[in-house]
Amino acid sequence: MDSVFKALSDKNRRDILTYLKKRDMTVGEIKKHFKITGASLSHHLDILKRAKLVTAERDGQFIKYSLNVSVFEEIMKLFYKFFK
Amino acid sequence: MDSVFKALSDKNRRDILTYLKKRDMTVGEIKKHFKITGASLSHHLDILKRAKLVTAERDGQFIKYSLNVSVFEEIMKLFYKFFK
DNA sequence: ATAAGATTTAGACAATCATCTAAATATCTA
DNA sequence: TAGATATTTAGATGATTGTCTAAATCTTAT
Repeated sequence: MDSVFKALSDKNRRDILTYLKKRDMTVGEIKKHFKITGASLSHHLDILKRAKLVTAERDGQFIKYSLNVSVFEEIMKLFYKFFK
Repeated sequence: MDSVFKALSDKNRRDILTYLKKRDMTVGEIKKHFKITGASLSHHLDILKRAKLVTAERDGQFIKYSLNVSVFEEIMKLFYKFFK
């Protein structure tokens, strides 16, 4: 749970999640929306992946990132419990 | 919104909120549950206050901290919107 | 096989952060 | 008023973090 809150504490990472909410995207597609280097983006994606907020799957030359919906629902429940 | 996520990214601060969920508490009462110094605790309370997650009110010699319920509801909505 | 493109890994750096000790401020009690 | 208790502020320190450049890895196309 700590890794989730940590992951959400950065604006760039929250924005990445917002983009992925709309559709799956490759790193390159995500990158277009940010003005950080690929290395930095990769680092953020790694943190999101470790928090299980996203999943990654290689698609040929590209790597496609997706929201991990089931974990999102789990988190939503925990948030509700935490705040209610 | 950034200050809220930042505030929630620390375990000690989340624990403080959990205690305050049960009842209002003075700094000293909160302090009993943690093994950090009063100065550190004060710093965490300041971060929670700035994120508007708690309010503080002096009660004589003591200062009583409370959950800021209305802001919590606001945040809950934003979370829902964010995750849905 | 070689080159080009996509992404990650390694290593470095400055900024932020959680924590501490010591000192300051505020309130209560004798 | 003086001393005791509660809390915050100031300043320092080591750890963590977000970012970068350079190099490595993996895949596709020529």
